[in-house]
Amino acid sequence: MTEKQKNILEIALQLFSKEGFYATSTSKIAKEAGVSEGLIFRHFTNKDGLLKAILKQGEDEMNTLFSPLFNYTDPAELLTKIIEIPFRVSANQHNYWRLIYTLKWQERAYNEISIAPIMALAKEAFASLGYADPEAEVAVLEMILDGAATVILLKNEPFETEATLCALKTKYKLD
Amino acid sequence: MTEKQKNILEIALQLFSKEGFYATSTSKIAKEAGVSEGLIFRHFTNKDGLLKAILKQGEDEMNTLFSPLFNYTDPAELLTKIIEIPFRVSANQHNYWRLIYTLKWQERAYNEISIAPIMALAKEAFASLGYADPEAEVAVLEMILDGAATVILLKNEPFETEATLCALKTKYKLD
Amino acid sequence: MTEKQKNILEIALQLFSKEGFYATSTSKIAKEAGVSEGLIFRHFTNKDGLLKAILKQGEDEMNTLFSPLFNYTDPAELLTKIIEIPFRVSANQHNYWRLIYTLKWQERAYNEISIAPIMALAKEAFASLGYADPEAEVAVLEMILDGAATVILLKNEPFETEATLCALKTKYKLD
Amino acid sequence: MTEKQKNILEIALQLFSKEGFYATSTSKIAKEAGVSEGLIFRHFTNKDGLLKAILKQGEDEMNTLFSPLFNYTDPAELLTKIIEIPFRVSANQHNYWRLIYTLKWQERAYNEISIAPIMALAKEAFASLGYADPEAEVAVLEMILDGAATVILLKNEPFETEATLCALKTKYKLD
DNA sequence: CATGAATGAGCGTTCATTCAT
DNA sequence: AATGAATGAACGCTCATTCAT
Repeated sequence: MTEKQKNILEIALQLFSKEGFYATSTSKIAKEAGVSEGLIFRHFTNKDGLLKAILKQGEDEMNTLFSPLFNYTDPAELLTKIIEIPFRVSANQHNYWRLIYTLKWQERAYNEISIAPIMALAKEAFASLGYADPEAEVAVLEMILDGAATVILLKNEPFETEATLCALKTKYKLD
Repeated sequence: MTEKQKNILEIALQLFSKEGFYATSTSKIAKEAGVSEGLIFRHFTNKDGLLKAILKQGEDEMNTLFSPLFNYTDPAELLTKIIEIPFRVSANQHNYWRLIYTLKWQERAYNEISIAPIMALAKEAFASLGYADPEAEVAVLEMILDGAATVILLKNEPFETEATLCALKTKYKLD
Repeated sequence: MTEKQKNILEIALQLFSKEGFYATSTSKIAKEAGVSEGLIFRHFTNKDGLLKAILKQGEDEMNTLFSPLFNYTDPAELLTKIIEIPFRVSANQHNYWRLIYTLKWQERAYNEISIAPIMALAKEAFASLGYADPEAEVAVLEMILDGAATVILLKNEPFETEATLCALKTKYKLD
Repeated sequence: MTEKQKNILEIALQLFSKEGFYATSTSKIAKEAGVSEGLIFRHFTNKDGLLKAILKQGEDEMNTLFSPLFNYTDPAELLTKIIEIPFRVSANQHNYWRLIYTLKWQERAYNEISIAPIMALAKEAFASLGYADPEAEVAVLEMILDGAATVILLKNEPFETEATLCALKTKYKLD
């Protein structure tokens, strides 16, 4: 991957996540990335190919980020780590997450990074902690993760991460 | 507002929320609404004006929907009602909500319906219920509302509304 | 059909026949026809639609031109008229014919104006005039028609129509 | 001329004649010829230069093919040979001929292989055979050659070469 | 109020061509 | 001699917008 290719990918992620896939023209990407428009198509075939390349890259990063979750044996610790996910996403992955959610809301078909295996883990954890309806708990947990992502990624003002996280953990008796 | 104007608004909301603002052409709106393309511009100036009119209409509906919340005196009852909001949104308002969230993620400038007054109520309620950090509780509540909206509006499979809501209320000792 | 539509059709026929379908850009057609490029697509859907409209128009003209051939009873007279076809095509139909041949050589799929029924007539005429192999005669006749069209439509210098036609008729003892 | 140069020329002729000059991209030629795109431009300057090289090559082949015609002394024999030209063109020269005719119809400027000297021979032959208007006979002959080329190069169905040729020769009393 | 012909800027994409290596 | 990354102009086409009627 040449320097210019990386540049295109980075700028495109930035723009797609900020202004949306449709609202971002390939000409704008090219201009901001300092390359000719043709180069985008030479490297990524078409605009959709560019999107796919971006998603692939982000997915890979996510997978390495999530893989440690499969090693926890203590259910409380596991749940803590899961709840912390959106709060601990590093700033330079925010663009990728924003893009994912933008696409989700635009109902564009894309391979959603599967959070399902992690939710399966969570369900077991809820069960072993004696929750009455682990299925419903998983639904609530997914909501909280989506909601946290929404608030964290869209909030303009700085955000009281730790206090919020603390209030959240209390609800699961994890503090 | 003439019949045709109402028709345009309804069809446009439908299309914007289903296919996205950018992906919906004014010509398609005109065709499906059974009016000439020019009429859209006579009534709403431009495509953005059409969007604004839709948002205004939806905001008004939301305000009438939310106004009863200001009458509750029992804090637990109030919180219950707030939490129930996204779960009780009627199906014919889903399009409006979907549109709002899509625009939100695209960081399009628009007058967001202000949920702030309701959150102010919630803060008082948390305080009077003896929560340690009402500010943080409000942040968590907003997350839950956003998360619930996300899951409810985007879920493809049918959704266990009551079980989820029940699990949620338990966390606030509201059942 | 508005004035502008006719104009587009006429200019496009001119350019397609002179420079070829591929080599003629829609922007050039628009410029020379004095209309906006968008108008071409509004009226004819796409570049292929424009071509089809042109071919349809020409085909209709050809059909009215050819229909009298079906009324001749004298075989010699019929053959004379058939041979004369390319020599008598009026100058303002030359563009259409040139286009047809250009497309033929580019192997673009299009509904070729069917000369088959006329060749069927010719075959009978050859038979009734006692030709040994009417099938082969029809093949030769088609060649001559194609060849005449080629020479007439592509020759730059003025062309001795009558003398050539006379020499041709002699070969069929039609003078 | 290196192996790669020859390869480029051969592939380009194939593609130009099959899909047309405009519809054939230099990148496709490069890919199918197994060379880099840059090499085409190093050797032939530009796409037109490539076309010119192809035409030059074909012209040379044609000249060596036609040169024996200048040795016939018997006018009837000469005419026979001329008429037979398009019928006897070997299949591996069809691509070149098809290309020539396609370009002709697109009125692209190129050095047409001059058939004039051969027609001059034919004129003398017609004169010495006592034809009334040798000039007109030459015109008819050119038509027949063009027509034969058209039919032979464009016909999809198999073609009754010998029967057609026989019917043709009869018209000139050459059988 | 309403139409629909017309516009023109911008889109995603292709492709002949250049040039550093 | 040969490569392949890179360019930029042009292409077919879409669409928000204007305007005469």
